[in-house]
Amino acid sequence: MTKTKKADAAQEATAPRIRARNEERILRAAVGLFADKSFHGTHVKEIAKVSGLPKTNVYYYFPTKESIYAAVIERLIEGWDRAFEHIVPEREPREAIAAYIRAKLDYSRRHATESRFFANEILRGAQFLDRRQRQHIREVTDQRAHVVEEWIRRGQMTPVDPRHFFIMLWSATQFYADFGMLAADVLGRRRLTRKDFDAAAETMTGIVLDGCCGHP
Amino acid sequence: MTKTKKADAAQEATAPRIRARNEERILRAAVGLFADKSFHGTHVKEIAKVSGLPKTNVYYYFPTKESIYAAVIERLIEGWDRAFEHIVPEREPREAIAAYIRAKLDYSRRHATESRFFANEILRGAQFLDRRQRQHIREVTDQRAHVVEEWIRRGQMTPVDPRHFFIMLWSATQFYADFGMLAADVLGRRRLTRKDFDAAAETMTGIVLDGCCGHP
DNA sequence: AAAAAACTTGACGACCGTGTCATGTTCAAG
DNA sequence: CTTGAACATGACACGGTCGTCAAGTTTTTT
Repeated sequence: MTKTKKADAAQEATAPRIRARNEERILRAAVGLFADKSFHGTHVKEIAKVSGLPKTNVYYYFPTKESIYAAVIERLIEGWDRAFEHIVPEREPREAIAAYIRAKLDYSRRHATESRFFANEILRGAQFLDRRQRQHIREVTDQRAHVVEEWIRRGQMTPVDPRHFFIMLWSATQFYADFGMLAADVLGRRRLTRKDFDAAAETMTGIVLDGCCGHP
Repeated sequence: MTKTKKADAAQEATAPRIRARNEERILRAAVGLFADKSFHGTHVKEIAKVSGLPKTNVYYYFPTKESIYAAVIERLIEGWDRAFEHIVPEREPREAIAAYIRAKLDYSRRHATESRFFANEILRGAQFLDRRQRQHIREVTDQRAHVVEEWIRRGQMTPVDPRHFFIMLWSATQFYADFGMLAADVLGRRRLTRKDFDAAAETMTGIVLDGCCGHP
């Protein structure tokens, strides 16, 4: 929480390749372990073992376990808004929303570990997210909410609260990554397959766009 | 993981009130701590402090930290299917589904801590859920899936995969408990209010029943 | 009222995880 | 080739946590 100076000089100087490579290894190992066992359940010794480096070497690059955790978060924030790029006023809402769902589910399937890590962090009350990062999330959401409002104004969409609407899409798409084990159980599979993700996308898109009960 | 014998005799004998009261205290304290800091982040010392008992006394009732965790889970499973009771073939799907959403959101609001604990456990791959508990969840879901299939057969509902449909409802309703902090951030609140939950229910019900984009 | 069972408690030991240190090795540059 | 910086590593100190123990106190039973 406090110490963050040490190899800073090296970090800012002409970034050496070895450092880049090793930091990458450490972070990659860490995200998986943190996702599986959370912060306290993960030991630096394990991070070292998984990344193939001796423990002391891990401490050479990162002053503390917390700093590793923080570094992982920093990377994840970047991925957060990628899928959001589909939500632009020029596109037809039906098509844009369908694309968004597909993109988000795809992300869940391919980056399940990162997704679980992130969920974990939010679940804990986002203790490691700093003010800047939280504000970033809020701003990006605001921006896309305006797009939905624009669609509604034009009569292309039924009036809905855009923020709750997004929450619904997030939660459903994340579920398959975060609670994949439960989803698999319920679907009677050992593990979720690509087909399951396709079925999920189809069901979700259908319901979100047209509802499930026809019209009275 | 292995030790589970000790005060068993007492447990099975004419259950004393003191035991009941103290176990209750311990479990209540534990669920909050586990939800906040997960298994490894929670120390028995804290459980003791929060429950107002000395640590040794906690060990008098529970042989190990893991056994406390397991006991908390056992209680939660019971609450899992409560809201599901709305999903019965006799009711109109529109009305039953709306009631289900309301019940589940209500549960999220009032038992946010338990919900977060449970989410946490699933996130970790449900390491502490035993075979029987997992099967129970699956069976209950199966049962309610049949109801949806019946509705579809009767033409009261658009054809959808019932399991993915339920997953969508679970995820959206749970989100407000599990990721409440993020939801509050996005909505620009400090904490989620009752009004936010009402708005969430309205948005969700509207979308799930009738979609968001009219009909082509 | 006496005995037994249930409960409560402070002190303690063994273990383990974080983070440090002093020393050795590889790399980049003059 | 030499020199200094970046990198790698084994051993260790320190602190804290799980779980135990033996000795007390209260409640229940006979």
